[in-house]
Amino acid sequence: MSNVASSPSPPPSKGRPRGFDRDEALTRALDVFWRRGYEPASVTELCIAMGINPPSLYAAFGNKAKLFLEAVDFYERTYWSATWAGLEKEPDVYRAIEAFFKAAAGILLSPQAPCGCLVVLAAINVSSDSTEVSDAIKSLRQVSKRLFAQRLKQGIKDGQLPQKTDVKSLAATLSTMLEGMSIQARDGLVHAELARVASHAVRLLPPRF
Amino acid sequence: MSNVASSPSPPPSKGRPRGFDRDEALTRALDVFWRRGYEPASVTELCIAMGINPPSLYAAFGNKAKLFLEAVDFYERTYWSATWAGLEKEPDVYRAIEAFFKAAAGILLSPQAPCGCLVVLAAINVSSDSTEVSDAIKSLRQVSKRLFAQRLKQGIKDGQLPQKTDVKSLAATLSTMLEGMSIQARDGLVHAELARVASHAVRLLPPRF
DNA sequence: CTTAATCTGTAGTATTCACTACAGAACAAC
DNA sequence: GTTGTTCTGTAGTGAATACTACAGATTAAG
Repeated sequence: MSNVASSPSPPPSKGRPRGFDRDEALTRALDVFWRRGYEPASVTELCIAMGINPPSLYAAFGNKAKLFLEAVDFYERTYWSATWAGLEKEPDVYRAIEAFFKAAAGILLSPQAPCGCLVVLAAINVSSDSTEVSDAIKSLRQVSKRLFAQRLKQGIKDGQLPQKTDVKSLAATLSTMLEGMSIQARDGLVHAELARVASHAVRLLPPRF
Repeated sequence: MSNVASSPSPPPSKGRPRGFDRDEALTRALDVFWRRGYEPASVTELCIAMGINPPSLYAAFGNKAKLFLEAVDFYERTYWSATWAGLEKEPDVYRAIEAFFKAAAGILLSPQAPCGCLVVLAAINVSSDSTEVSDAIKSLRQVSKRLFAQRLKQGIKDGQLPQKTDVKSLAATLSTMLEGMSIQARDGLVHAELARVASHAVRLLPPRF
């Protein structure tokens, strides 16, 4: 589900042109999914937020699941990709992790929707006929773990972390912190509090040596 | 919602006696809620698991929400209360935290339902007419934070942690780890992996001094 | 213009949801 | 036995769900 056109796309269409901005509608949908979660966000509510009627939604996005997955893709690109890129750019692994978690606290309490991470929370507890969606989102969560692991390996290569560092479990631990922060965000922590929590994450790394 | 009779209760009833064991039915319901979450667990599915019909469920437990809250109460008493008590019993704060998280890994991957914590996950993403339930569960999550804070304060009093320890944010951080572990559990980590993650939690404490 | 193609609004579809009306069954008290 | 009370199974309630049939509207192409 990475085949996202992400139009400025002037589609050289033949029939009646679409009466709404597809991207703007997508961001409206994202807002609803973000605050409510995948299943509690009803198509009716989505349509109202998007300013369209069901047939337009289905014509443009296929169905609710595809709309959601596209919203998730949009979300990741808009909110997270720069932050993940920063993790690789900063040469010192300790500062990289520190900065990443600080930025994460900001995203999770983004004024747009201060409700934690869409990927972590929105597809938890879905009914059995939405397993496709929850599986897709689960695999996105695995990506974070891989990215952490990759950065830690680089830290070892750079001589900043001990050779014997257990990369796999440490990466899983950092993911655990990141995902836990989503629940804290949803439970109403204010930014200063969540930022202080985030500042503890770097202590999970082996002490500087 | 702590008014739980927790019967061996021989009710000195007048009319037709109940045809099923209330506590056993409750544990069956717990299983369903634990695996599926509050809203995806349909009353139909609950009834099948409990071996009863809807009128019996409603007569015995009131409604779905009350059944869930009672199941949560039962869950906490059965799976967590001893572990939280252990946190206070162990005199060394480092060992206490270490043992707590190790035990937590076991509970979150309990063979009964290796799906993370009911309190953390089951009432995430509920529709707007179940806010009562999700608010009740949210307040249960706050209890963990308070218990961690209490234990850390004791550690300061015992001279094991620095006076200047930021108890509030450190307790929030430990909660964050604990809650994140639920998502890891649901994402399929095996026990050895989750236990290794858990073993990192103690590093969040200030280094021994 | 006509024709073909696409989109839009109205008004539905069938299905599932939590929950319950009702009548009969099973008990205690009398 | 009768009466009163509580539970149980059948069979349903109205409401909400995701999704769509269809006809009219709006465009490009010929």
